[in-house]
Amino acid sequence: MLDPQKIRKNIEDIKLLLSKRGFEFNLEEFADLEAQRKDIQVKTQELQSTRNRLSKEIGILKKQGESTDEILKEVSSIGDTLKNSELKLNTIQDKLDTILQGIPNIPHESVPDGRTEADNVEKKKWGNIRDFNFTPKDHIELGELSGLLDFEAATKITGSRFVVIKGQLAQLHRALIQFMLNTHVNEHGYTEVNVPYIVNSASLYGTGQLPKFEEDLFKIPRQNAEPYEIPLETDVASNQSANNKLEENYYLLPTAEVPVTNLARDLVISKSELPLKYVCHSPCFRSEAGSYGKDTRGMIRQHQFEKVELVHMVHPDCSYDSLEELTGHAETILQKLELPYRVITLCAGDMGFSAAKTYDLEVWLPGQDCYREISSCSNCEDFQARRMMARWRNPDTNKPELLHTLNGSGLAVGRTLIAIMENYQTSDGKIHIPDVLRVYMGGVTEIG
RNA sequence: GGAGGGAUGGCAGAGUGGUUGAAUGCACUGGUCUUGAAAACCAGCAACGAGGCGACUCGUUCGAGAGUUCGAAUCUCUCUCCCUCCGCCA
Repeated sequence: MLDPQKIRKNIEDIKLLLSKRGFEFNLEEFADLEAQRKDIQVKTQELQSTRNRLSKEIGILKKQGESTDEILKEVSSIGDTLKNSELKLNTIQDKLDTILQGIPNIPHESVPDGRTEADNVEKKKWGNIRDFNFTPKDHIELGELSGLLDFEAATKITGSRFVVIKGQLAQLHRALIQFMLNTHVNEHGYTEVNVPYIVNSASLYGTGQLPKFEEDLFKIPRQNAEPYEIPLETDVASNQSANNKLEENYYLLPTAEVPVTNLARDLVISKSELPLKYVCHSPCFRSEAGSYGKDTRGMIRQHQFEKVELVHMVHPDCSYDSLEELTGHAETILQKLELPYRVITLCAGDMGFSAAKTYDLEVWLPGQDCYREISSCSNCEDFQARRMMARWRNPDTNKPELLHTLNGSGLAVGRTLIAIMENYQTSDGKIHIPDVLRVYMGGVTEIG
C-alpha cells in the first residue's frame, strides 16, 4: 500500500507515476472521497470530543454526589447524530481503503518505461550457450525417453499441470534444493527457515496477494471462523454478517515470500538486527487462472512446484543495494551450475503488484531455444511493510519506521531441473550431472 | 475432541464501570559524574490516525469483532490465539 498522506499531497504526480505501469488512477473519485472524508472525520471527532468531555463531567459530578440530570440530557442528544456520523465516516473510509488496497506500488525512477515484456531491458548476459552437435531435445522428450518424468501419472492422481518425478531425476531435484540452501546459508549468510505451507488471509494481505489476486490462489475454506478484517477497514455491515456466517479462508502458499515476509508482521525490529536475510525452501501452489493455453505441455507452468526463496528485511536506505545483492545471490546458483542466463530489468508495466523494481533471471533452455524466467527478484520498498506493519526502531528519532522488504527466487527448483536436463543432455538422451551437484548425488555423473 | 486458565506498551507485569493511554520493572534515548567505560543518579520514552505553516489540539486503540452504558482495559456475546490437564495421534 502506498502512503495515503503522500497520495493526498502529490496526487497528480502519483497518478502520472502509476500510469507508467498502466494503472489508471481515478484521481477525481479519490479526491472527492477524500474531501468528504475530511469533512466528516473532523465533524465526527468533534462530536466524540464533546461526548468524552461531558462523560468525564458526569463522573466528577457523581463523585461529588451532585445531580447529573441536565448533563445526561445534553449528552444523550448527541448520541444519534454521532452514531450517524460515525457510520458515514466508516462507509467513506471503506471506499477509500478499497481504492488504496488496489493501487500497485510506484515504479522506482530507474525502472524503464513500458507496458509489456517487450519493453523489458536486458541488463546482463552470462555464460556460453552450448553448441550442440545434435538437435537438443526439450525436457518433455528427455523425461519421456528416460521415463523419469511422468505427466500421465500425475493427471491420473490429480489432474492437469502436475507431474510425477521419478528415480534419479527426483534425486536430482532434491539435490538442487540442498545445493541451493547450503549455498545461501553457508556462503551468503542467510538464516534458513521452515514455514507453514498454509497461510491465512492476513499474511496474504500483507504481501499483496489479497484482496486483489484471490483467483490465483488455492483456497481452503474454514467454517465458523470470523472473516478477516483488513486492518484499516472499519466495520459497516457487521449487523448483516451476524446471521450469515462468513468464513475465514486458509490458502496454500503461492510462494514462500508470503510466510517468510510475514515473519516481520506487527514487529518492531531493532536496528542492530538489520538486515534480516531468510532463505526458505517450500512448495508453491498456484491456480494459474488466466494462463489457459500457456505452457500447457511440460513442467514449466505447474499448479505445484518447489522453490528456494530469498527474503530480505532491511533499512530503507539500503534496499536498492540489497536488491543487487539478492539478485547476485540468485545468479550465483546459476553460475555454479554453469547455466547460461540473462538478467532483465522489468519495465514498469510488467512488474508485479507490490514491486517497485524487479530483475528477472532468465535461463537458457536449448530445447525451447529461448530464455525462460527462473527467478524474479523484487524490491517492494515499504509497500508490503505498510500493509503488515513491519517496522524497525530508528535510534535517531526513537520511533518505529517502516522496513523495506525484498524477495527473490534463488531459484525455482522445477525450472532449474528443466534447465539442467536441457543444457546437460547428451546425444543419447541422458543427462550429465553438473560438478557442484555430484556430491549430493552420491558421485553419480550421469542419469537417464 | 473434553475440562479449566489466560491474551494489557519493544519486553515483563499491575490494573474489574468514571479526569486510566494505563502503575512498576527491564530495555531504549538524552544528561550529570568519569581520561574512557561500567555503576549510580536525573530526565524522557506506546502506536495509529485527523486538523493546523507551526507551538499544539483532537480522535482511535488494552487479542479481533459486535453489544450494554452518558462513559468500557474492566460487564455480555461471537471468534482467534496461547498455556495446563485428559483423550487421540505422525
